[in-house]
Amino acid sequence: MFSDLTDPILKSAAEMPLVPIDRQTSLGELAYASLKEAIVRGEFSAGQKLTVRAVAQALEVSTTPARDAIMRLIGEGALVNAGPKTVIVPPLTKTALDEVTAIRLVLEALAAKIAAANISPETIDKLKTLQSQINSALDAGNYSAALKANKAFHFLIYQTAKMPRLTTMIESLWVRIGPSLNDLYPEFATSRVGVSNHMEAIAGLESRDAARVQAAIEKDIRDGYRRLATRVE
Amino acid sequence: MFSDLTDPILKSAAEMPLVPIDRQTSLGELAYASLKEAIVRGEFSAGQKLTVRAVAQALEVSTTPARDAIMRLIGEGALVNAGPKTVIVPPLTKTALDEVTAIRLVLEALAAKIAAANISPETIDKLKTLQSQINSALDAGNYSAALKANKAFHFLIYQTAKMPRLTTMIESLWVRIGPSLNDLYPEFATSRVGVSNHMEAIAGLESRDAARVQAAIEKDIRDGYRRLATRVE
DNA sequence: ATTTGATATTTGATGCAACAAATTTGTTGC
DNA sequence: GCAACAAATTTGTTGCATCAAATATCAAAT
Repeated sequence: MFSDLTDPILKSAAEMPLVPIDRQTSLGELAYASLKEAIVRGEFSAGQKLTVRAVAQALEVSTTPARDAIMRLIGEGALVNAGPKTVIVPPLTKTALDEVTAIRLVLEALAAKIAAANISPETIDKLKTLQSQINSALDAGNYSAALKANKAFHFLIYQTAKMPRLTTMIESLWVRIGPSLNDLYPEFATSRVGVSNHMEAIAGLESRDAARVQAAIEKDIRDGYRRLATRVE
Repeated sequence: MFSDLTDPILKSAAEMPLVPIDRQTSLGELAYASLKEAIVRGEFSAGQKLTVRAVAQALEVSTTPARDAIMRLIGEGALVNAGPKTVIVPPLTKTALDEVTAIRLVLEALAAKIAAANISPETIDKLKTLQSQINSALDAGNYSAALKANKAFHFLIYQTAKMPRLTTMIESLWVRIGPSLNDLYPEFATSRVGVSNHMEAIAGLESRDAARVQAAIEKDIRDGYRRLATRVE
């Protein structure tokens, strides 16, 4: 015991089984997260103007972090510049919905396909838990909880693909439709069209059938599209 | 003559034959464009640290526009945060290249497919002009000109799809591999592997054969991938 | 009453100073 | 030499004042 105290426990810090903590707790980061959340929740009506000073005042920070957050959201398409000095939350036009859906189809299909090869039993358990959460949220009429669990369900699959850049890109697409999803209640709650697609996706993952998972996700996207399309234009 | 002076020349401004000018000439915008250009040209070695003040000084602006530019480029993945106070231009690892290529394949294939349905004879002429520019640039050994014309060729096709959000996403992927492309000279110049793919794409567009265009673009991406893959790791 | 023009207000952009955190450099002790 | 500690410097963040441009308000004229 203690036979060789000069021998270091670890040869370098890189060998420590720890993941670096990300200190992304700047006010700009918080403002970004907070504003994005509000947009996805549909707190702003489409076309509503956002000013730097108004956002700064609402978040109780100075103009700089507020401006950071707005510019960042413009960069990923969650907000748009509609004039020289006016940024608005973009209304979801039919054209935009068509384009976003076409991109979602290829991107989320890719993620789903690769996820099927990387799936673990633990992740499948979590997916089943999330699906039951969706069901009970719908039963309880808690629509926003159902939306949240639905998003968690999809992104748990996508994250399984271990393609972080892909996941980020998909996220930016969801932000653009997020606001409009809130208008779908209660139609979405009663129809429960997503449930069977999710069950099919889980079944495909369990049998590691990439094509089956991909088809289930694609159908889920198309079903959602049809509902959204009736609400725009 | 002058029979009815009370009649207005134009009923509304909307009837005037003018297109609105876009005033996107803020310093932040210019700094962003300039910095992105420099990154794609490979001016910075992979892993090189970028500081707000250094960029500000180089561009002869204050910290604010420089910070705007850096944050924006971080947002689209052209720069990455590698530590609490260090942003670097990310080295292209094999993993990153694999992921970006997989995404490019589905996204650019989608754009190419839709472009085939929207193509006009004028655009095909422009594509042929660009291809001849690529050839003569390669003949002259002007590699950076060849790269620039190659990019123009691809994006002229993608823009034909009339999906602006898709084009932006593809652009952000090109920025990530751009720096490494410069290391490929002169191998790329001598092999001229891209030429046949481009001719095939043009032929497919002329006959409006979406599958053929898509296949040509996919092959072009895969060929480029093989060359890049030998240089990373 | 509607339009035109001037005035006032709002707003994004920009620069800069102050601060805190992180890094680098220097120094001391062994 | 080298490890440990401390001082100095670098650096991102934040707030704010200022400016010019855009928008809104209002009055006068037709």
